[in-house]
Amino acid sequence: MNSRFAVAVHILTLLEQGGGEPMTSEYVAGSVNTNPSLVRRLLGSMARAGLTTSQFGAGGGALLARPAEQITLGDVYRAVDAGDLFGMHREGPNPACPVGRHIQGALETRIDAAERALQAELDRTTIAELGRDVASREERRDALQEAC
Amino acid sequence: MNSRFAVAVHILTLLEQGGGEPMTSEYVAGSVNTNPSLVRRLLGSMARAGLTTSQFGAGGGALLARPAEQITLGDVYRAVDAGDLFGMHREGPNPACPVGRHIQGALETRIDAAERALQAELDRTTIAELGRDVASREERRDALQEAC
DNA sequence: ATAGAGTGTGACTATTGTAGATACACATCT
DNA sequence: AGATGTGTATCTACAATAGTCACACTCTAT
Repeated sequence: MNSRFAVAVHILTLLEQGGGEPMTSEYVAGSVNTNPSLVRRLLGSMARAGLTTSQFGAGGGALLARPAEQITLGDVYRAVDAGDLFGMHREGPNPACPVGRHIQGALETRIDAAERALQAELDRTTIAELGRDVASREERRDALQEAC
Repeated sequence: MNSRFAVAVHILTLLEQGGGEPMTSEYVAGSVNTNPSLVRRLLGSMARAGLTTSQFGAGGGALLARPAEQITLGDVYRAVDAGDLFGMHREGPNPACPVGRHIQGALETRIDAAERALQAELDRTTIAELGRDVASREERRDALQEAC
């Protein structure tokens, strides 16, 4: 169970909600509840994938590299998690057995298809939508608190 | 990267290819190239999910609990791996931040949808198909070897 | 120009998840 | 009764992940 995807999405949503201002890794780490170094590492992966950019120096920080409408959860998955879905035999199967010889090749096709299906579903949601979702949950919460 | 899914599918394919004879965990472990204890653990999960049964005692071993045509890769996934797709924040996000408060709820919906898409794709392949695939790869290999 | 702020990255540690190994009570067949 | 094999618990080894610290480097602001 790795949390890179969840944290990466959290970071992007935060950047989106923050307007266009550069956001420091320390500030982001405060919201995610982790340490700035991990945030910077994830931002590094996402920058390489073209999702974010960073400004060096004083007043610097991270920014979305393109509009939140054009960043999907699939993009995030591909940036930080791709290919880790299923592991194969740690030691490799026994090549003396017909099943052992071919099972991995046969499985790979199906796993690839499954991974594509997963990504296609993730591509249906953008960071912008997620931001709206988070914001509307906050509104509902506010309304509820006022009412009580 | 855990290999439970790959190993579990390997086991079932082996059972399918083996005809209807009970197969010992030691024999299976030989093909998978692991130890009998791990095989028995996975068989335990699959038995609880209704995919396999085991016969105790001498001459005993594991069997498919229903025809290989009626066991999908999705069934296997649900039996041994379900829910492990994405981890959430290890320490939980900061509840003092609006994004931190709601990101997990918002994400959960999408992750569930992605997991359903993954399972739906996996459900498109049965152990019987995979067995045929493995067998035909073996035939091609034999033909190639004869030709050379 | 230079001090301060902040990134990117490497190295190390702690924690957790996974697999390998062993042991043993129990069920079943012969 | 004895042999065979399952199911499960426990322990160890190993691998992956996250947390922590450190530091060179870049940029901004003054």
